[in-house]
Amino acid sequence: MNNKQLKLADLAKLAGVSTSTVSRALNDNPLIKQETRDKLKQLAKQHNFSLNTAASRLRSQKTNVVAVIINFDSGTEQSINDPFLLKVVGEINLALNKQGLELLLSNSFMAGDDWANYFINSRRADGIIVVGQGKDPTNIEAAAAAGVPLVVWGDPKTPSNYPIVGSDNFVGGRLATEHLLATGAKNILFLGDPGHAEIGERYRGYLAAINSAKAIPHVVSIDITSGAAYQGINQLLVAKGLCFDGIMACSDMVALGAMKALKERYISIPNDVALVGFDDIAMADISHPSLSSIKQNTQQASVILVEKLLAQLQGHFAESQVIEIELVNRQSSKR
Amino acid sequence: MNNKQLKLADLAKLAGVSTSTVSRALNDNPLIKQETRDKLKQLAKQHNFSLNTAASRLRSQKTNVVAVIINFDSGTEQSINDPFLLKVVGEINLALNKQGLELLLSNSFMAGDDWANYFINSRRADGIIVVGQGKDPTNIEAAAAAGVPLVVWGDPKTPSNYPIVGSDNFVGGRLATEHLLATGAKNILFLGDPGHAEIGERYRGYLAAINSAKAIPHVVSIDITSGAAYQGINQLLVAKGLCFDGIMACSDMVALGAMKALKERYISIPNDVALVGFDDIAMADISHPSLSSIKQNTQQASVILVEKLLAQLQGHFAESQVIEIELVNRQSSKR
DNA sequence: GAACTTTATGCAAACGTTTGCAATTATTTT
DNA sequence: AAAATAATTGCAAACGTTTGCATAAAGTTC
Repeated sequence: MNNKQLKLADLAKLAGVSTSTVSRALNDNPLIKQETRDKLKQLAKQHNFSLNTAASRLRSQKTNVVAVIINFDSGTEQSINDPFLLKVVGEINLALNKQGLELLLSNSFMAGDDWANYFINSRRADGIIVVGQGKDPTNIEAAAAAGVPLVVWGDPKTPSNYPIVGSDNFVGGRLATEHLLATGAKNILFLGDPGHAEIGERYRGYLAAINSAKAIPHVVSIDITSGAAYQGINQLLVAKGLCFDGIMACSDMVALGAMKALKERYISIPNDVALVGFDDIAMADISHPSLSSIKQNTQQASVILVEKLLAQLQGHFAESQVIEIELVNRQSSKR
Repeated sequence: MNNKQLKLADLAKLAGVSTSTVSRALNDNPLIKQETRDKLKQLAKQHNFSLNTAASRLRSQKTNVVAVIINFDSGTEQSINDPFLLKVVGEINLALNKQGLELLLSNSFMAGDDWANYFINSRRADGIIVVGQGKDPTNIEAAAAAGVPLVVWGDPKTPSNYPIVGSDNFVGGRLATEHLLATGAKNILFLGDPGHAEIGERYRGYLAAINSAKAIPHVVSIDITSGAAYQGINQLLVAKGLCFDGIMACSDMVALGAMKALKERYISIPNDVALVGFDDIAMADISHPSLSSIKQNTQQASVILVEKLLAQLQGHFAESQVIEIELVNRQSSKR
């Protein structure tokens, strides 16, 4: 360990210039001669110097930090373990890093209800990315109303005064259902809770497809977990027997839970029941039969989320944006 | 939005006391009379006050932030999408929050090689939690040598001058293998790369069990991904046919990849091949057949990781610690 | 070569907390 | 009742940057 932590003033003394010059040089300020800049940067590297971000943030009123809030509904069992949400967080992390921003990971437990206060007024972060709309938009709306730079991963069609980036859930739901219909399924279950914004859109897409095929809709409303799906399908089978021949699941985890329940009863997938999920997580490809799914382009979405946040940080306005979505056709719906 | 962001001085003026008193009151300093403390806290809440963390950190030389580094090997495809690692991160987040600490999520891309410098000297964080040892401990050792408060999730038996918390991988490997032997398997494959610290221990546990049963070890060394496992097993089957009747996989994702390859060829699990994974991720329970697995108690581990980091922050020494591990017996190895 | 513009650097004042020490007031001891 | 002690609070100096403004040096124009 170094005897003493170097500060800007020390570096300045070493170089025989003022602290202002060093500060500007390290920030690549064009006021400083290129030659001087290079020299000072090299000196900094050589002496293993690193800026005190606390001081820098205090003075410049900027943190270069973005808070990412994983927004669970309190009523649900969907948790920090949800692979899809975590995948999104991972990709947001990458997208932020590429812009030189850092990621403060948070959740409702830590942040409380007043996000503007907790993150922005306290200078913990410059902006917020919310992953998941949840059922209750109160916190998000309050933060947006307080003028916080904010973007949300969710359903972009939800009317809002803040930008929402997300997949075209309606089209996704319709695509999946049309695909199931095309395989010959007549009685297609929607498996998921339409009360949730994104899932609601998927449900409406499902309804649209069902209606135009003059089929009969049927919803099994469950929590967004594989366990709930497993139980839900099991109970349905016990109560009414095999009364369906297709399932449109609101997520892959839910689909996989349903798949397990079916397989345990030796109901063939896709022959007896065709199945389509949503999200296209890694497991969709690895499950057996592999799971057809609506693929969300989370990587592209993450980049756009960060762009829109950046735009707001620079005082511009940003609109919601729909990300293209596509059906990945695998074994679970092939017949 | 408020007209102006309140600061400590404003609050002090409002209350008719000095800033020192307000500062101490909000930090629950016993120097301040309880009555005054309560009054000031209420006033702060009422006015929606929140401390400027930048200023606070600058002055107090403490951030209350912990950097979490997901430590991938550059050579591997194991990614931010790995559900197990993300689960660990999620639980570390919870454990940190319970101690009032925040989580700065990072990766090698952002942090570079000199972690001490990037995180600690720059006052971005007070300490570091590294998730995953990786194959190359250079960065970790350098940081530890620089005196950085640091804990690692990994293989606790690895000799180190920093605390490593993790499961008893040797016992886990042995348990899994003994279990497979007990089901009657004779030719048990180890599926995974023993060059990786934790997996190496699992491999040695496997070897111990194999040797004491006088069976013959056989390793299929692959990258830690389900895709690699799928390909690896496929290739082996093509090249040599079904030359094994048990697989000890180094992770659940790997096991699930192998499972898919087997199922595609109508090789019965567990009858033809018994299978045990490692990690006990959510999918283990949902796959069909459900996957026997060695369960790592990530929640307990996360709490301990945070405790040990806290201890170091308070200047104490912390040792590596082994977390109990247990076999979860499911269908994939039942016969 | 004087007057002006351009380029490069330095001075010093913030940014908003925390904290050692001093000062004041209340309580106890002699 | 004076002296000593304990309980509260305030003063003012940090913490290490960034940045508006002033200044100095160099280059340009007439």
